[in-house]
Parts: sequence; C-alpha cells; structure tokens
Amino acid sequence: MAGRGGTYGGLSADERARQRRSKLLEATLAVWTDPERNTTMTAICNEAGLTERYFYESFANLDDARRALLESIAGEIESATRRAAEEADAAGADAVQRTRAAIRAFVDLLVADPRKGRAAIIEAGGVPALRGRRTELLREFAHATAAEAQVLPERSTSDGEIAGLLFIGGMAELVTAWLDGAVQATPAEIVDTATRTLLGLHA
Amino acid sequence: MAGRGGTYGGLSADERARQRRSKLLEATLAVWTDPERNTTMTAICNEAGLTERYFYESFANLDDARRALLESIAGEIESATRRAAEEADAAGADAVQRTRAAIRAFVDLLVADPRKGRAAIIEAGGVPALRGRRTELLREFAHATAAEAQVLPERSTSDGEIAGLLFIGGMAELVTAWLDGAVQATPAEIVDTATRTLLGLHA
DNA sequence: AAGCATTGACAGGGTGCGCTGTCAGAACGA
DNA sequence: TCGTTCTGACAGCGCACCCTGTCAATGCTT
Repeated sequence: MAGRGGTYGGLSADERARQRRSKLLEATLAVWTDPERNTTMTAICNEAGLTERYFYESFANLDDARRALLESIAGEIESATRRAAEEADAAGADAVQRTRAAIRAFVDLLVADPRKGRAAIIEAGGVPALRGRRTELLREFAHATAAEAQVLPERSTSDGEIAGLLFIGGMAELVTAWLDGAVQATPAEIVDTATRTLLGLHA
Repeated sequence: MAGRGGTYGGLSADERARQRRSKLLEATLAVWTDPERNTTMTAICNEAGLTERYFYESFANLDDARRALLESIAGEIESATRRAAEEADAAGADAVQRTRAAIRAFVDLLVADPRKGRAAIIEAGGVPALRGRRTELLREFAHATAAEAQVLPERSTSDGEIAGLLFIGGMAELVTAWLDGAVQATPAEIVDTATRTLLGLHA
C-alpha cells in the first residue's frame, strides 16, 4: 500500500485537507459577497477549483461553511483590535489613544478587505442560521468595546449595555454605508467620529 | 353579462383586489418574520388563504411583495413619528421633548407589533434585492432625525451624516436585541438612552 | 332562472440546487 | 514497475419551488 498517511504533492494528508478548507473558505467569502452570484455549494466549489466532494470533507453544509467564515473573520477583528490596544498600551498611550488605536485597527482591516466586513456584518445578518451567532458576536464586541473605553462607571448596568449596542450597531451600519460608497469619508474621519461617539456615550 | 365592474360579496372589483393585496401583505409579514418557515410564495398564499394566482395579481414576484411591505412599514414609521412630533409642537414642547416624543412613537410602534421591526430592519437587510432600498430608508430617517433634533450646525456635512447613520444604525441594532429579549429594559429606558444619545451626538 | 365574471383548488412542467455514486487518471511508496 | 491511494470530472436522483393552465363551484346581474 502507498500514501497511507504519507505525503502527496509534498504535503501530508492533514496539510492538504487544511489547504482545501482554506481555499473553500476564501471561495465562500468571494461568492458570498458577490451580489451577482447566489451563494451555492456548487458556486463555491467552482470558485475554489474543487469538487463538491471536498466541500463535505470540511463542512457539513452551506451554513456550516458560512458559519466557519464568520468565526474566522470575527477572530481576525478580535485579535487585530486587541493587538492594537496592547501596542498602544505598551507605548504609554492614554485611554483615548488606546480606544482610537483599536477602532483604527478595525477600520484598517475593513479597508484592506471590505468583503470581510460585508460578509460578517451584512450578509451574516441575512442568513437565519447565522443571525443568532452574529448577534452574540456583536454583543461580545459591545462589551469589549465598553471595557476598552475604560470610563467612569456607567449610570446603570442596562445603560452600559444599551450604549454598547448602540455604538456597535451604529458602527456596523456606518461601515456598511461607507463600504457601499454611500458615505463620503476618509478612514480618518470614520475613526474620528467613532472614537468621539464612543467616549461621549460612556461619559 | 354580470359582475362586469359590478360588486361581488358587497365589494367592487377594486376593493376586493385591494383587500386581497392587503391580506397578502399581512401574510408576507407573518411568514417572513417566522423563523420556522422559509419565505415562499406558496407559504404566503397559504397564510393569506389565497392561491398563487392572486399573488400575481398584486405582485410581480416574491421580492416585489417584500418590497411593498417594507415601504408600507417605513410609511407607518414616518407618519407615526411625524405626527408625534407635530403634536408635541402643538402642545408647546421644546426641542428635547419633541425629539423624545418622536422616538417614543417609534418605540411604541415596534412594541405594538415587533414583527414590523423585524421585517423592515432585520430581514430586509438579508434580501439582496431590498438592501439598497433599506439603506436609503435608513439614511432618510437619519437625516430626518438630525433635522428633528434641530441642533447646532454640525462640525461638517460628513460629520452630521456619519452621526446620523451611527444613531439610526445603533437604534436598529438596539431595538433588535431588545425585541429579541437580549436586553432587559423598559420602553422608557430605551427612549431615554436614545434621546440622550441623539442629542449628545449632535451637540 | 340564465349566463357570465369571479373565485378557489389542484395538477404538472420547468428549473435550480443538494447530495451521492461512479470512474478514469494522476501521484505516490515500495 | 506495480499496486494503492488520492484526486477531479461528471452523471443522476430527489426535492422544493416558481409559474401556468385547467376546471368546477360560487355569486352576481339582468
């Protein structure tokens, strides 16, 4: 027997499977954010240059793939903003500067690949199977953001929660309109207004 | 010949057609906001107690029906908030009270029938064919709200636009979470925080 | 009562997609 | 070189839905 656990194309079986999964995720992002194409397994497989067979190797179904993509993007946002905040901290920044750094990291990430914002913020809201998770993630970010702002104790618990949701929800809509070109603004302006709003909300 | 332009069941042909259209819109709302059912023409017709045939009498296709529902709800919100503001005006209220009255009218409308909020705010964002119109509507409301607040001239045009989108988008997300029961708050608290935020944003 | 518009039920073709199975060829280890 | 595994292309069944057409029943008008 051959190949049994061995390499193929210079890669191990695990590595190849991971590579295919990665390709499929990228393809999911491409197809999902393309208004012209409707998101179907066949389309994703074509985009990835793989056949349906390998789709099932990595994902149980279409929603599963989208869910995985959502988690992946959320992870990226989380680590990017966390890293920015930590770096600002290390550089001796104050709370305002740290907040701004985190927001800037978020905006930069969306500028680098707007499709990620479209998928995670807009499209995910349109898939019933993902909506719950998307809401959860928004609330997590709302809490994290409020904590990041490290401000005076809020008026009440529900008030802080409300303010956090207002801010994150607003950012989602704002960034959406911005990515659509519906709002003329530079990244700096977005970061500016957002930072000011966040600090104002918790003041 | 009979019926030709005559009445049927005590109603004229126009009236009956309008009644069917109305039933179909209500059915669209019911099916669309039901997570258990997927939104299909057949399901809507069943819900309305009508056959597909009458669906095409009122709408060209599924998206057309959803679009009509979206417009209808947007109209309701617009007139409810406008009326509340005018009534407050007539009662000699100041700008803050008028703003609060409008926001309260909006919240009351969603409390009366949460499905309308779900459909217009959440679900409409998930339908590619409606997304553009939904964004347009949000922007209209953002502008109207900013005007309603009647405040100091904004720092810049884009700043006012950004603030408006932040507020309306935040309200959408907040109200969504609230309708879902994810946020424990009374209508009064929602109205309170929203009013304060709006005035703060444009201060 | 007669006749016709109106209505509701239903059936069936067409389509797009999910999902599975088959099969030949490529790449590998021995 | 040989045998095995891995890979990609494709065909086909099943299903859900869109959409149209047919047909009998109903209710109106004269």
